[in-house]
Amino acid sequence: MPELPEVETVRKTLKNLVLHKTIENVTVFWPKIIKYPLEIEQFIDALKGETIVDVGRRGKFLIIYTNQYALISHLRMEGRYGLYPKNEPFDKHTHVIFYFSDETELRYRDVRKFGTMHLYLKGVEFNQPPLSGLGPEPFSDEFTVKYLQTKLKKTNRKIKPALLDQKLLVGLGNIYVDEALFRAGIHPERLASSLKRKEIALLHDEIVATLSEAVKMGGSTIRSYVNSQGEIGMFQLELYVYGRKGEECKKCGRPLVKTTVGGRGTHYCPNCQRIR
DNA sequence: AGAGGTTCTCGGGCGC
DNA sequence: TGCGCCCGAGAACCTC
Repeated sequence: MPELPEVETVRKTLKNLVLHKTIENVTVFWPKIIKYPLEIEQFIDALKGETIVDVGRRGKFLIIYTNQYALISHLRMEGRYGLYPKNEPFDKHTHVIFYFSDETELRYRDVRKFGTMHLYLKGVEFNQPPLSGLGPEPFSDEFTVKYLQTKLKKTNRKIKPALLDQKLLVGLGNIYVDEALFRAGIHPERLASSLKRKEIALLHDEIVATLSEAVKMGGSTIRSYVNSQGEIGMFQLELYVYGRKGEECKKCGRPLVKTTVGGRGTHYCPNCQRIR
């Protein structure tokens, strides 16, 4: 579900909801979500009495900071957070509840149960999985044309799976990778190492522009995404190719196609994005 | 019925 | 042969 623009929107809305709240207790209904510490009791005990001091993001990971800890949360396909009054019933897809000292609680819901949480003492979180080894943020100075060129040159993968690799660059998922490739006029099955300097420069700029525009629109809602305040995104209205199979290309008018690349559904315009 | 916005693990292939 | 890296396939789970 969420790629960088959606996670960034969740970060902002979640921060508004939970900043300065103190966790009194935690219930975990589906223990497999908690990846670290290995013992669920340690996870729960550590958070008792902690106050939320910030909500950050690294790639597609949310980071909920308390006095002492960093809670790393990945929403995967369908994870979502919401603040509820204590007396409101919760459904079978609610897997973790953080009870606050006021009359509210933060609930983590995840229909597919793919999401993950890691809890570390603050300061070491970036040196541990799952944050260790991640590539640069697309909006950082580190993500330059030169960097992208160097990385793409030395891989044998197709460009789409290469860009989806969070070790190369964080934030792109199936929607935005298709969008960025279309906007740069690059076929998703091109070998990454075959891209010319000029194409890489354009691709770099379109990755940044696409993600940036999507953040401004609160992300894309395709079927289930909502932010922590239950609001949908608006960037789906701006999409060029994702989910538009058979519809007219907004640039050339020819029908868009959908194939599978690297095991992922892939949308593109056969006219605007040529193999070579 | 199979695909869906994600990423981890596993095993094969290849090079040193 | 052994090791390590790279890459693709499959798995984790539920809904429509």
